[in-house]
Amino acid sequence: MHVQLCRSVEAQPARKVGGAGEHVNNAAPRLIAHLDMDAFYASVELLRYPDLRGAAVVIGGGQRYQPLQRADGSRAYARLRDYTGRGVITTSTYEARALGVHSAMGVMKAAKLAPDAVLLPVDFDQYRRYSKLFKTAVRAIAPQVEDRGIDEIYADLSELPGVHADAGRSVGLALKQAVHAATGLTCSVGITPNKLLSKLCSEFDKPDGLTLLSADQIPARIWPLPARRINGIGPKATEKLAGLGLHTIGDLAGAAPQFLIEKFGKNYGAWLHEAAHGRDSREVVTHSEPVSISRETTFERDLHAVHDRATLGAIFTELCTELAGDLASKGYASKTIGIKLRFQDFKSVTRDLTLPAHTLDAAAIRRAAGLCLKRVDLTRRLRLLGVRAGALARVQDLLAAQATATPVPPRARHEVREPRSGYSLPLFEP
DNA sequence: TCTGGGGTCCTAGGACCC
DNA sequence: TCTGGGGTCCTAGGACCC
Repeated sequence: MHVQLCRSVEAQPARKVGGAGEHVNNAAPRLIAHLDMDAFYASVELLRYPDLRGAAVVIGGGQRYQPLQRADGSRAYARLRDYTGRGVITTSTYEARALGVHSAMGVMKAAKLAPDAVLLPVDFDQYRRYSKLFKTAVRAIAPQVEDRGIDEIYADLSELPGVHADAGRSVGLALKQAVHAATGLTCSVGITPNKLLSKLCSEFDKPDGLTLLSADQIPARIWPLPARRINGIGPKATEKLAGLGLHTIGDLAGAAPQFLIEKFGKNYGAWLHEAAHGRDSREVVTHSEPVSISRETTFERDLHAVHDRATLGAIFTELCTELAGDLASKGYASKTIGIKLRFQDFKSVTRDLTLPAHTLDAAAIRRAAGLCLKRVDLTRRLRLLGVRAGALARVQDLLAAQATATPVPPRARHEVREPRSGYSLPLFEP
């Protein structure tokens, strides 16, 4: 097995205080909040379908199965047993979870456990709206916010006035109140000296929880937990740890660092040791640029490159068109186009190709992706096709560089290696 | 009737440059 | 001609997360 996940294990950095790059080693520990919305998608749906409150409800399975509005004002909902297809569950209410139905489970499998549970289609536009609402509410109180997806964030509370007086409790309560006022939804919050511990603690008292924890409580409250609960220890690492007799975070904390490094590699092994002791010096990152943008789709039935050539080709082109649209709407151009294929047996392969210049043109993306596809053996049936744009640059920056004739040094090697059929590059010729 | 879609980060080997 | 180390880029795969 191969587990190599790097985590920063550097010494605690000096904390930035004030502006002008002034660094001060503060005696007071940081106070970091992790805020996690409770059953987010399901809770958003309950706001518009309040008659479902208290019922086992799952969200997932694509766009079919919209609720039917009857003339008398009542609604008819699809049940899990009505579903056919390859969808998975994205969220379920706590009532559905009690029946064993969880995120990432196939809807068909969930239907066996809870055939009468209500099935609602996903509505990402709506979830994004509520996501903005709760994040705006949090930023009004604690401006140093790191986005961690649609339903959770970290916030650095360290510099907020008075926050250290009660270890963050009053700020935590204020955050929860503000989120509820803005959205009508509850969230769970963990407040501790770092992101790792806060992420663990936000789970402690779900839903609608608030958990504070200081470093001296780690042995009593963190060490009894399964190692799997640490963000960054997934199924593979959990299995390998279990094989070594390490099950809880405490087991991991008791293992010699040298032993973990031997078994898991230098980076991941050292990180496991640090994490088990509740040490984490990662900063709250308030701004980041995307690394890649992609589109992928799983077919309703597995397709064959020859037999279903026309269907596959149309889907391929559509994915490229959608990807080009995403790049344009977000203002990025890509220099590395890649594809992803998943076969009948669920094994995946990727291929990618670096272009001589950035592009966001659908036809250029389609051509590059087509060249990637030629490098794959297509005898097995496919269940998924995806297209990815990496090596992103902001269109604005590229245009500015072009206008000022900033030398964008093209490395000679690329030119030597560029014999193949010409990509037309509508934009950003170097 | 297994297993979505959109991401990040890490590793590792080979090419190529200095 | 041989030896070689460091650094970066490109590509492929995989673990993990929301």
